[in-house]
Amino acid sequence: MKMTEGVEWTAHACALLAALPPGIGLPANALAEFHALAPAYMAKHMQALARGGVVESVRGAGGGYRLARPATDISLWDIVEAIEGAEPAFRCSEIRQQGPCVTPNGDFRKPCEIHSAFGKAEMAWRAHLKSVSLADIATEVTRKSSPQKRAAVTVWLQEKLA
Amino acid sequence: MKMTEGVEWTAHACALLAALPPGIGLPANALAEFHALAPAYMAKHMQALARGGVVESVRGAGGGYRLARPATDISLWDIVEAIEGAEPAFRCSEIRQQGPCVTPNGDFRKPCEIHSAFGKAEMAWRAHLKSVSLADIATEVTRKSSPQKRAAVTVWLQEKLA
DNA sequence: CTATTGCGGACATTTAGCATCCGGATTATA
DNA sequence: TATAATCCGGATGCTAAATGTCCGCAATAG
Repeated sequence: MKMTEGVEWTAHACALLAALPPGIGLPANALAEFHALAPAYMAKHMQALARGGVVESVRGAGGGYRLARPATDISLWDIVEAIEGAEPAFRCSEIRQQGPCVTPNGDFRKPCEIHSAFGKAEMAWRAHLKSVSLADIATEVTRKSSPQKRAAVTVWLQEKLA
Repeated sequence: MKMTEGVEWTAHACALLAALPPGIGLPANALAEFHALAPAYMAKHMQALARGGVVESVRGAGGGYRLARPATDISLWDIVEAIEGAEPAFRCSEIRQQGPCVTPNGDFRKPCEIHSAFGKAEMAWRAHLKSVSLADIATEVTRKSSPQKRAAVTVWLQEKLA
């Protein structure tokens, strides 16, 4: 049960985009640089976010990525879904239908209890992720950071957006 | 975000053990045979369950595995923890502490917002798994299975427990 | 003593994640 | 129109983890 690093990378990248004025974006290179991450790999992940409809891409010089919707309408689940897909972590392979005691006619119309318990647990997990928006994250991060930090970010952004 | 097959295998095995009279167990071979699973690999997983305190092992002829506690006191989470460990799926690598805008003095005493959001989601997931006991599973499985199925299981068990 | 069974380690195979690079397409700007 | 910046998708290689087997050792019932 491990989540890929891509989720962490893109979540932080999106939090940064959410702190920008609406409609403004940054190229993948800058997003990687901000957290000192491998640029080529970050670019791959951003492409996945774009395919998933979380961000919009703008090609060509001066282009980059920006949020596809207001930050209040993008949840952490949207990011997980774009990077890792919507497949449940628990994959039921219906082993109850195998073995020496299976009865020929269907006992399997009813769902597998174990499958459904894990399914419900995962729905609870997703529900919590859906309840947290990028706006929530960005607001808290800004609120908790020191004035020095905020100043450093502002300077860096001005250089990148110039 | 994938769970290992071992969790599915052992969850079904434990559900079978939970349906047995208290104190009665089965060898790993039988547990594998019941769901037509690879015996050697199932044995590995059962050893992990034993290390995790979910089942007790009895060595030697006539031995095998039995639940370490009443089925009402064993949750699906106990099984996940024994097989996959208690590490969170989301691993925060604190990338917020990297990059051109980090301020020298600690902005990091406060927890990472993204980390804590994923942490809470995962707690919700675990809480649901903790709320489902093997007794719950076993009861439902038995209740929903046909008389033919129940009869087949009884016959098979009598052979294995002889 | 022997057959059965669990235990742990070594090992091989397969799959998934991590990471890079390249050629092609798009677009702003000089 | 030429150039540089940028995204896109595919190909590729490396590493780590999951999957699966096997063996020798220890314990135990008969």
